Amino acid sequence: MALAPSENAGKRADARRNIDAILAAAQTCLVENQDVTIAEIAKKAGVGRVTLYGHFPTRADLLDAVFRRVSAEADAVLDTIDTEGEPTAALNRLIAGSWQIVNRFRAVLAAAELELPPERIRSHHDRHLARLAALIRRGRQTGAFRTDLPERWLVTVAYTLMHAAAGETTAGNLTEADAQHAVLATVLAAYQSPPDAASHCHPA
Amino acid sequence: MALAPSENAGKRADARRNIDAILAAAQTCLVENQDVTIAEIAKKAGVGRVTLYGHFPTRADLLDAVFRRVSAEADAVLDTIDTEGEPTAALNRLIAGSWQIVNRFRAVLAAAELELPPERIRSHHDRHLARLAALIRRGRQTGAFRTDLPERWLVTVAYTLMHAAAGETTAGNLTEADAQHAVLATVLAAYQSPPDAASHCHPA
DNA sequence: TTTAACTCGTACACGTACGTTCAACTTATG
DNA sequence: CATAAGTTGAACGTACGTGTACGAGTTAAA
Repeated sequence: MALAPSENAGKRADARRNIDAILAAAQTCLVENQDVTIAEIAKKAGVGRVTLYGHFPTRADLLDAVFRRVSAEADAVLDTIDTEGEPTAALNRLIAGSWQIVNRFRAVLAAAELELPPERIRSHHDRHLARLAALIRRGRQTGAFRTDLPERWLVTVAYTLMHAAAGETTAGNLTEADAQHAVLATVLAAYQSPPDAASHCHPA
Repeated sequence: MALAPSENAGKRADARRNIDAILAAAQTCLVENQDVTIAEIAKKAGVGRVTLYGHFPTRADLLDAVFRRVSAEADAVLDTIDTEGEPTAALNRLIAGSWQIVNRFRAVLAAAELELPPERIRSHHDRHLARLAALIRRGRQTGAFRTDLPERWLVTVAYTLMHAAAGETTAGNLTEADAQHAVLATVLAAYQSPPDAASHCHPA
């Protein structure tokens, strides 16, 4: 009940347009600065401050709406990814896709994490990460991934490295392509079963 | 010139005591909440707000002092670590020591990164990370570490994973011991040269 | 003990962001 | 076109954090 499209049901056309503009503006503003002013967002949206308050009574309401928007967009992308087949290959696909999302929206998520109730974040967050967790479980059963570390930690590793890579690209230290490659290579390596320190591959 | 101990030179004894209390209070407060009020810090330090302003004219001044304090403490610990010998073992020691520091001070660093001029952070930060960078370079030459990713990225990986582990412990998801082990195991794995995908270890 | 350094609370000035109210104007929609 | 929905800027009140000023009280130190 209360689906996303039904929210702007009775609204007039220009109102819907403004709401979209506001959400888009908020999203880009948050990327640049986590604590943008409502005034700045309204300005960027080409809309009066009062108008914005008309649609989003409070700052939290606006952030929540932005968050839902991003989360939905993320879901749409992730739903297209095939997580079946050989675990390592599937991991490659999933990480590559996830990184695209993180790279675009990490600032928004960071802002949301500061000003939204934690459980609000958790639910969405966990829903996305569940895909990865499931893949990890499967990969561990087939022996493709290491089993000597907590599943949750492995999820954190992937999540964290994606954020770090996104940070490096926005800082200009890595191109997007290089960053994606770095994440993939690193996560893959981190997920491998460690050599027993006894069973080395004749290190000649 | 202008060494740390010489800063409180001419001060009276009680003044020095208060300054210490303020810095300590600020440090613990910042750990709990990145944007603590000056008033709260003063209260925690058992000192009047005005007194605090007497020693640290502005918020930035206080943060800077806290930052210098933490940085010095970090240096003291890191200086005791032996980064010579076999690279993998040295990496183990360096990461273990660094993680202790990050685990204790990450909130302070996060706060500093928000309110202090970037170059102020960079210099200290880079000075600490330089130890790791040097070790990475050496390990790559001896063939212990992978060479297919930028050196800077490898530094970021270690740094990021330490922060993540610290977060997991404060969130109660990992014990300190487990977290340290997880970081070590993950970074080690991430630094290994990747198998050529052709030269597998008879995967029987 | 004398004095200068230090501390304290109160009160104030200042800036900034939030959220509200209002009255006038514009626009979609029937 | 008529009207209800939407928009707008300006002004207002509130809350909060920073930093300053002041006068009285304490305390370290010579």
